[in-house]
Amino acid sequence: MSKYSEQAIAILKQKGFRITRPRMLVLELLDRTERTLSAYEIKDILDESGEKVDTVSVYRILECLEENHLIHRVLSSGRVMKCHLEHEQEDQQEHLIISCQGCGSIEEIQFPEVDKIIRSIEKLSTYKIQNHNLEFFGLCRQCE
Amino acid sequence: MSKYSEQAIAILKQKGFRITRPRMLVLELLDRTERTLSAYEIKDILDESGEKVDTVSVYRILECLEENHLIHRVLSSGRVMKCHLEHEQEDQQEHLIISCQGCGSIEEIQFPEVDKIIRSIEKLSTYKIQNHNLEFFGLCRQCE
DNA sequence: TTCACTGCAAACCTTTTGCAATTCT
DNA sequence: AGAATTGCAAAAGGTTTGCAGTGAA
Repeated sequence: MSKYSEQAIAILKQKGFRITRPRMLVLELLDRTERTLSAYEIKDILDESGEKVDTVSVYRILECLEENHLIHRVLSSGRVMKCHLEHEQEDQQEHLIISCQGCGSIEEIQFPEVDKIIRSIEKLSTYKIQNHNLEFFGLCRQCE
Repeated sequence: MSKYSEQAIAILKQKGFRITRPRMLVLELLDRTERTLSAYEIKDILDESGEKVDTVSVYRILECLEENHLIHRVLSSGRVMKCHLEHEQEDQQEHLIISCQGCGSIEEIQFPEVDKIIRSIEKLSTYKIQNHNLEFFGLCRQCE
């Protein structure tokens, strides 16, 4: 099983995206980081490592990665983390992410019941549900 | 059954908060608005109605209302809407909110299964879940 | 009268836009 | 070469902080 960044690069390349230096730098950073990062954090970490990437580019790169399901984004904080591509690509198994409030790490779990839950909520509602954002926060083993 | 703003004022007063003009203005605006509002929108609407309230005060008032469970906040957008106090206060029945992507209105529904769902997620996870943010987006009857 | 609350000024952080320069392919 | 992508400048948007002044109780 190859590394996240390699898989992501392969996927982007196959979809016709260009493999640029900033994109590789961001992907490699995401690869070696086991917690969520904000756009600014990504910029700062890359800057400190001597590889300047503009903030705007970070935003645009994250947008691209998100559209291609290569990162998770916690909507309420805007922070992102790499997806586990094994789960993601063998497609579209519903899964949830749980963020650790201590260290910011994320755990992905398969949770196929989401569809069923949405449907039972819809029965109680007069609204037609089109979209959802389910966020869970807690503590990982280390931080507990 | 009395109006939202009156109930909210009674609750705040009883808890020792002062009933100031800006707080009343915000509560009355929330009362007559059936959709989510951002802090800025609240400020602008009040300004246009000739009742200037500073943006900072709006933020602080919303913070106070949120802490006292008088408003819902959609975390991913920061927008708020009055709570249905009948549900809220006969306390703490789990409920969910569904936002209309057309008009911004919100529907609150009672959904006691949330606890059960959290527990079943926790079983699949190595994390201890402490908190959650469940957001649903769709279309209301009018916008459908 | 007193303390909670507001308004103002200022700063900060996040995100977006337009355009020229760069660089993948 | 040509198109996609980046960097830069600038602005827009959202939120927070400190402090002096005001007003509810």
